[in-house]
Amino acid sequence: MKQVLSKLETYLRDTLGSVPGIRAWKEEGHLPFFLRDRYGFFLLKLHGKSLLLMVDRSQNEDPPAAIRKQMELVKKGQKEILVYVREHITAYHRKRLVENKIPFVVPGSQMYLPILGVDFREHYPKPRPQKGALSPSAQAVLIHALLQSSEDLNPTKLAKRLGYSVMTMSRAFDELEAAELCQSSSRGRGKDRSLCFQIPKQDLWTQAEPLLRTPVKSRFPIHLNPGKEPPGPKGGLTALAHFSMLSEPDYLVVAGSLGVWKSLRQTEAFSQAILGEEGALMLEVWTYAPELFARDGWVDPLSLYLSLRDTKDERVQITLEQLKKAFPW
DNA sequence: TCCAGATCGTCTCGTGCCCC
DNA sequence: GGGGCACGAGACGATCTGGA
Repeated sequence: MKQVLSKLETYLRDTLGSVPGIRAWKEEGHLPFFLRDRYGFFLLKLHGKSLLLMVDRSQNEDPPAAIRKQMELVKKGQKEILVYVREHITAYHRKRLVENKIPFVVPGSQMYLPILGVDFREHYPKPRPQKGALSPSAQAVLIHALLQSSEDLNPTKLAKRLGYSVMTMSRAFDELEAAELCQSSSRGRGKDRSLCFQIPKQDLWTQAEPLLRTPVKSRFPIHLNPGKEPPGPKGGLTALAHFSMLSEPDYLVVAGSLGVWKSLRQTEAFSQAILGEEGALMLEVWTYAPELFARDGWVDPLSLYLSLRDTKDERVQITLEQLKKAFPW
């Protein structure tokens, strides 16, 4: 909190000239506990007006509609102008705060105080992603490194190889670095960035596994029209049976990317089915293209494991443990 | 050595899709 | 309808490259 206030003072001094001291607001006792817990309250005189600063302590950014409601609760009976203060605000939330005419300050970069006629919208740095579940593109980069190549990779090469834009690869690198799964090096800012996985693949997998998600976005039982080939490699229980001694399911499971699913819908190349009907297959729509890592018409074992990891069936869980032991490292 | 164009990564915003 | 997520487009800045 001290750090934010000091940054705020410096920012106001640099942008508006003189700034008297910021002092604690002593009347917060009547506020609900959740507001006192979440915010620090401070008074500030600026251009002859009294401002009441609500300094957001939370790691999580509330939607602007929620902030407006919280400000309404604080505002009851106060004559000061309420100003929302937060160290980082995403572009999306900033836009909506302005649309909602909510005065706010992001110390060091942003200020919107319409009542004082102040509207500084400057460049502001995007906070580095927090350590959390990886996005599909970051997961695809990691799986590429685990299965195909972990040599130094740069965003442009990987974008071509995996079918993403360079910018998406740049973001994926940020995520993998934030998750401490790799290091990226660059000569100077942003130039010639390359990603390097320095730990053995088995350790990398162990470290990454909690951050990985199922690639399956949704599943649809379908009948393909006559003459149509399955639109992707075999996955799900069909692939698990192929990689193990598990008996095959009654239906074929096929994995395809979102693009494949869209093109199937556009060309009306299928009809809805009920599992168990003759010729019905289960189409899994994946968040990344399964064919990127597929071999001989089967999805890769890592993605397969992730796609079935949450299955309750005990036989499947036992087989997945066996599959894990056969991973290629 | 200088400089202009090329290359590459980042920043910010917009869009489409989905969920609640 | 509001909000979140994933990703692309365009603009921009830093650095590289090669010719004068």
